[in-house]
Amino acid sequence: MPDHDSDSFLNRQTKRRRVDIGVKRTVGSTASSTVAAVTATTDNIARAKAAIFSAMNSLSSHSHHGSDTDSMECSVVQPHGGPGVVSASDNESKSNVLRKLLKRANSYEDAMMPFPGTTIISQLLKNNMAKNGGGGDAGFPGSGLSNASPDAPQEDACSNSSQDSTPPECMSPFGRPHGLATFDIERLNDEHMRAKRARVENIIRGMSHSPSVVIPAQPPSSPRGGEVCGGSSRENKRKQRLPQQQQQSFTQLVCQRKEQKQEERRQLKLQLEDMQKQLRQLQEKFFQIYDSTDDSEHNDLHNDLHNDIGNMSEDSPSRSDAAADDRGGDDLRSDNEMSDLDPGHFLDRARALLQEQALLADGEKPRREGISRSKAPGGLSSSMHAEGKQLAETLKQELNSAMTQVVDTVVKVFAKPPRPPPQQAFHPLSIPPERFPTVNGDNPNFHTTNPRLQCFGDVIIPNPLDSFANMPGMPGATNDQTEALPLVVRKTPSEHHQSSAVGAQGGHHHPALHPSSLSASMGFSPPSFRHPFPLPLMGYPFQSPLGAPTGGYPGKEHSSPDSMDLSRETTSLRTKMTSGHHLGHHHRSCSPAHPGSTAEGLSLSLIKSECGDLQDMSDISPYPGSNIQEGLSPNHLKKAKLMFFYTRYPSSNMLKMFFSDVKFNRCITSQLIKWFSNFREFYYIQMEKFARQAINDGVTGSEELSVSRDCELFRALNMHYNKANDFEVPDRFLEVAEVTLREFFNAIVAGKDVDPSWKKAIYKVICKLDSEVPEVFKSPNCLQELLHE
DNA sequence: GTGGGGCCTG
DNA sequence: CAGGCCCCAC
Repeated sequence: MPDHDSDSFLNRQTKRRRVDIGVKRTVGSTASSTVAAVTATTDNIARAKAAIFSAMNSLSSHSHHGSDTDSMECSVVQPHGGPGVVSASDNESKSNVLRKLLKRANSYEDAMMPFPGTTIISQLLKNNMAKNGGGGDAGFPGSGLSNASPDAPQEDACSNSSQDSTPPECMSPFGRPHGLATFDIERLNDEHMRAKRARVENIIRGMSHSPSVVIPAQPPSSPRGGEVCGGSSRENKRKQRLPQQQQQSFTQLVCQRKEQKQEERRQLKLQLEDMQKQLRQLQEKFFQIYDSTDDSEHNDLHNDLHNDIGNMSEDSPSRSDAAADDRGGDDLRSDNEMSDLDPGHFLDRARALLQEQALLADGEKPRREGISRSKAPGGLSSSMHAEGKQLAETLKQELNSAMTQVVDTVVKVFAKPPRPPPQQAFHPLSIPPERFPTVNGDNPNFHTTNPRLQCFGDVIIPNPLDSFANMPGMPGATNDQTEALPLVVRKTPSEHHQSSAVGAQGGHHHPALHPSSLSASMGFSPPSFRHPFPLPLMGYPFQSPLGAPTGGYPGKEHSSPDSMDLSRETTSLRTKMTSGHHLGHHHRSCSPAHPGSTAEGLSLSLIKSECGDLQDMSDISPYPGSNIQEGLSPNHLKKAKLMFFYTRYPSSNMLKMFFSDVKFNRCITSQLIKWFSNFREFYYIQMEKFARQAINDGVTGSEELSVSRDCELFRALNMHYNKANDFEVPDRFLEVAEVTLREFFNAIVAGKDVDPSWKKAIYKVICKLDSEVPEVFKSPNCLQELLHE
């Protein structure tokens, strides 16, 4: 290793404090040079693309900046307060819902006073709407939702004003007696739209008489003007952009219909998700309430509920077994019946159900309490348990049907638009980490389910940040990719096939050079992108927590104690190699004719694996049936950390040997190397820190320094590389750590740290202290073997 | 030109 | 921990 401390080098270092050590350049040079020859070309292309796209993206950002910021303005969908607002906490509100539901069975009029002429579902919806607007999710409508539609502000303003003054206007789809009962949301939407259209046309007519009107009938300066917070300035910005206010008004009006539709959709989705949440809440409540009943009963109920939940996303939901078997062709089984259901019917039906089922339950398995009395004519005097259970059945059916229809309707609505509807973005961060268990393929669906798409289904939480697909040319898309990009899971099988084919025929041609192969190279099929919502909706995992940040759902997919950590790490693991590479996709998809394609490209490239197009194209059949996987898992990270106890500077060849269960490509190699680089960084930082601390503590000679398993330095290191402390750190590592600490100590004492590259000498010493990594680390199952010892 | 190392930043 | 950047050796 030549000491490259030339003057020029030092000069540069004064800028960046370069401390290149230049070690370890010999070990893997032969093998890696061949790899280098293969990958050199693509890498250059990628870099060029990245540069070009950066420029274009910035242009795009500028050109769209106005509209984007506009979309952020005036974003408050719901006003505070209002008659239907459930301002209590989530739990409280949900228990309130349950209470109301149960209460209504006894006294319909009483409980339904605030919401006359509505069904349970409508009340739920109304609560949800109020709650959503109430501010618990403050902020999300602002960016995430509004971004969905650049023109949303006016609609939002409309929502504000409408709900302030005439709540039924915006709520009408769910507030009208029959509307909600039938759940024919689509029809109601039309109705609703007609009403709004009439209003708009009136406005237009009025406008023609008063050209100076700025934003007719859209009082963004509604009582909630202040609430729009910051929106006013942005709004002004947009006004300045437009030459004529009248023109602007007209344009806005033209856009208004779109916005209205989008607003409807948003609200539908909001309601849907909250209904789902509350449905789960109901489940929980029922389980708790009837926990005291005998086990079989409990299990039956439990299963029924779960079955119903599971069936909810199906077109023809299966009713609960009890209802189906007991009453055969009971009218409750008819979906049409649901349309005619009104609160009164519901109550009657619930009572009838109570009677019937109480009798049946009595006949089947008489219980010790209350059952005898339930025999009494009328059966309404049955015990709370029996009554509640049967009410539960009824509720289940109600909810089931309602959910089915709502889902169908929403799916229909969202399948309609020819272009991507303003999707809500879904917060990837809200996904419980265990949702994407590991990258190992432990989850059989993991390789066939695009986690990004799964995000859509799992989390129905609008994300103001992760709105990559929301808005055309959304400038923030590039940096808003915050989490959980799949490095490992690069494509579904079909996608993989396509991509591979492209790679095979394209040779060195980057997929970006083939417009026709865009979607293939993106690993994404346009149709599914056009309908991002229906797909995940149908696959909505009702059984799993609805992105409830509060947790509380016991179901965990992992039993390993540190599975949470590992899973969490997994998500971050997948973020590798996005920036430089997906920029290429962005550039590729940045068609001038389709400004929105930039956003699409973003999302597409995010969905696709970042390294897929850069990896060896000859790799068409990825180790079928073998244990070799395409990505690094949290276990690999853990293993790498343990390996760090032996080697601080592993060569790429060594990494390939010790990670033989990973299919290596440039990305994997880079990532592994980066891991060790990060390990070293932490290691050296700790060393410097403790060396300085020792100096401050009055230590005069490095001989006084030692690293034992008790010392704080070791604990810090062990916590970092061996968090679970389930691995016995080799003594050799203690020695190396001690040497390192002394080196730092001596260097600092000697005042060498004034030299920007003062650490380089230390690195050169430490890099020679690597020891052999035990053979056991070559085993793919080394973690088990190591940790079981 | 590429791989790999370190530094800085988020 | 990853991305970006710079640097150097090969």
